[in-house]
Amino acid sequence: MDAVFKALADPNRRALLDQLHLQNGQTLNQLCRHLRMTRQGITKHLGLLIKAGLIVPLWRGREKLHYLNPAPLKQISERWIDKHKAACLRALTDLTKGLDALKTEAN
Amino acid sequence: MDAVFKALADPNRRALLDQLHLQNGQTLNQLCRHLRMTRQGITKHLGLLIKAGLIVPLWRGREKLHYLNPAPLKQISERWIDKHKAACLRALTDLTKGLDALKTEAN
DNA sequence: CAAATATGCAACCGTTTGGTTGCATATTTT
DNA sequence: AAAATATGCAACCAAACGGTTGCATATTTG
Repeated sequence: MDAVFKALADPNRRALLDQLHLQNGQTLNQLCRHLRMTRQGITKHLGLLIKAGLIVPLWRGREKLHYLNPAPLKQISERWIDKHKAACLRALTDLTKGLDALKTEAN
Repeated sequence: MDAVFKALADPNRRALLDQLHLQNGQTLNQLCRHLRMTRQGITKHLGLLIKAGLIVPLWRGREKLHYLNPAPLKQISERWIDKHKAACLRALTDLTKGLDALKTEAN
C-alpha cells in the first residue's frame, strides 16, 4: 500500500492516471504526447505506477498498452481513507472541545 | 491537494495520523513517544501535515496540541478517489476487451 | 529568580527522486 | 534486408527528502 501512496504523490503520475482515465489502453507514445517530458522520463513514472499495481501493461507487438487497474485505489479508499473519514465528526468535536477548554482556561 | 498527496506519501506521517486517530489532541512530546525519531524530525513531519491541512495545531501555554482535520481527506476522496473508483467496471471491461483483442489477433 | 519543560529554528548530510542523454533491442513496414 | 517505429536499459545530475545535531526561545514549576 505504501507503493500506491508514493505513486500518487507525484502530480505527473496523477496526470498519467487522469489521461488513461480519459482514454484507457494508450500506448507509451500516446501518453508521451500529453506530458512535456522525455519518453524515458515517462517510462520511469509508468514503471512506478505499474509496480504499485495502478496500471497494467499489455504488449501488442512492439506497442505497450496501458490499462488502469482500480483495485489498489479501492483498497486505499476502503482500508484507509474511509477509516479516517469516519472520524470526521469525532475529530471536529475534539477540536471544538479543545478550543472550549482553552477558553474556559483563560477565565 | 498536491500537498495532501505528498503528506500521505510517507509512512511515518501516516503513522502520526493513525496515532492522532487513536487519541486526538496529543502534544508534540506525546507523539514523539510512539515514533523512534528525534523530536525535531517529527516536528518536520508534523509541519508538512499541518501545511497540508490534515492536522490543526492548537497552543495551550507551552504545549502544542495536535488535532486531526478530516476535511482534506474528504476532498481527496470525493474529488479524486471516487472519480477513479467510478471507472472500476469500465476499466476492467477495457482490460478484458484488450485481452480479447489480442487473442483474436493471434488467430 | 532559577531550574526544568516544551518547543522552534537552522545547518548539515546521506539517500532518494525526477529528469536527462546516449545507446541497445525488438517489431513493423517498405 | 534495410529503414522506420516503439520501447528498454544504464549512467549521470541537480534538487528534494528524511533525519540528525546544536543552539535559541518561551512557558512553567519550585
